[in-house]
Amino acid sequence: MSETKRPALSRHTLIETALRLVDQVGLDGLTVRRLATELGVKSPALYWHIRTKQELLDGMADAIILAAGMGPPREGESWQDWLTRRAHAYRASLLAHRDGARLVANAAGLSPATIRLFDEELTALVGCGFTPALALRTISSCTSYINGFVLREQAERQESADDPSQRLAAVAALLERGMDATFLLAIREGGSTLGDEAFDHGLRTLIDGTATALQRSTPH
Amino acid sequence: MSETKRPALSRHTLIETALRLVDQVGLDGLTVRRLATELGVKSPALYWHIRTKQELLDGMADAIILAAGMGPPREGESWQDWLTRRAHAYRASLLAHRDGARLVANAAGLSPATIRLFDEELTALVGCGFTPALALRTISSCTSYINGFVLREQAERQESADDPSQRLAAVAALLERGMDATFLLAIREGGSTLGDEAFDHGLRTLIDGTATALQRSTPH
DNA sequence: TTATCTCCTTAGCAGCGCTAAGGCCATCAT
DNA sequence: ATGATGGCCTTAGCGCTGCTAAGGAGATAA
Repeated sequence: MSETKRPALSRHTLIETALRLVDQVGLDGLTVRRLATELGVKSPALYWHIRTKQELLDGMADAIILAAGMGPPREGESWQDWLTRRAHAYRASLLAHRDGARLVANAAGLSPATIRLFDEELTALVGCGFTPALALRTISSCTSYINGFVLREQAERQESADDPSQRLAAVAALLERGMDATFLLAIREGGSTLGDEAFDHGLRTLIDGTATALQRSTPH
Repeated sequence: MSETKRPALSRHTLIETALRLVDQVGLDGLTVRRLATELGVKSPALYWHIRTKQELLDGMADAIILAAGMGPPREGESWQDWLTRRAHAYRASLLAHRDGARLVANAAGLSPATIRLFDEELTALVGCGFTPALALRTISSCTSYINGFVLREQAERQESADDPSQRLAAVAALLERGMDATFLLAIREGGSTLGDEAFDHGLRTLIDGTATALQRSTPH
């Protein structure tokens, strides 16, 4: 009697709650039972709204991608600026949730809405002088890079949360062997392999290379 | 009596057998019990040689990376040729085992041997005129790209093994909506997002961009 | 012969994704 | 008003997982 009646669950509620939960417990700690408890319900209840746990994970991945708010370039925006902005938005969206990159990388398929957005982006690139094939490969390469980058970024983050001294220990082992350890030198020089600056460097490299490819495909 | 006595297990045997097993059953099908059966032993026996399953997975990932046979460039090899050869070897090594990219992406840390190789590569790049920081970021960007690429490649492969018509269905949905579907156009034009050609395109883009960055850092 | 160390076994715990069967409750046709 | 229907949840439990505790067989060393 004292309990106010819980509003009915929905696929959308499951996904949103799961995304909130994964920030607390991580992807490995996200179980169907745990999510059910969070929703004030027993675990089999969830299977009325989703068929399998994988379907839930796919939904979470799609929500992350959609939350990036990507899409075709703005008025008067060069393709370089647009690709950069798009990449930043996508990475931010992956970083917005713990294990976000793993979630997206392991997802099976994307929703029609996401695919449609993707197609609009290709069309926009073609409008900038890209051939359709070059547009596809450009977006595809950027996606591969971003996924790979954030994947390592988040893996390292969790790793150092477990044992903060581990990374330095590996470098120290190098030093003890008497090697010159260019690696250490590079880090001293300000070149971490993680974080915004490293990401931007790789992204800029990719875009510079794309400019070269674009010139090759349309000589004049 | 008729059973010849099995030679004792070892960490190395476990890893090698696990790599053979994962090709048959996939990463999700690789369980400690299954591996134990494959080795003619009961499952707790494995825990004499490894502490956790994760340690086994890390060992498998390290074996995959080491099998690529990377290392500093050959005599008279340009850094472009070397980076290309290195990337191909790495990708081939990931593709050599089912779920190889997932295995490497989820691995916690690398062995000292792998880190040492990595440092040698950095030193070689510095010998080519790179600053230590640029060398680190170049290798790092390439690694992110390759990991991300092969990850999608192998995910898609497994997905289409489950349901061969799924990919085309998504594209067909686009067409039914009456969109121009640049995506379809791009694929017709020969631009798949998977396979050797797509990989080489992205790699070349990355290397072209690196050449630009190298010029910027050493103007003359 | 006795003690020790290595490598494996048997037994079992807590937790996982998921299913079968049934109950409660609102809606709707009679 | 009553009986039927269907949506949404519960209880019970299956077969599996990674992993641990405790002990036993066999080689080696004292």
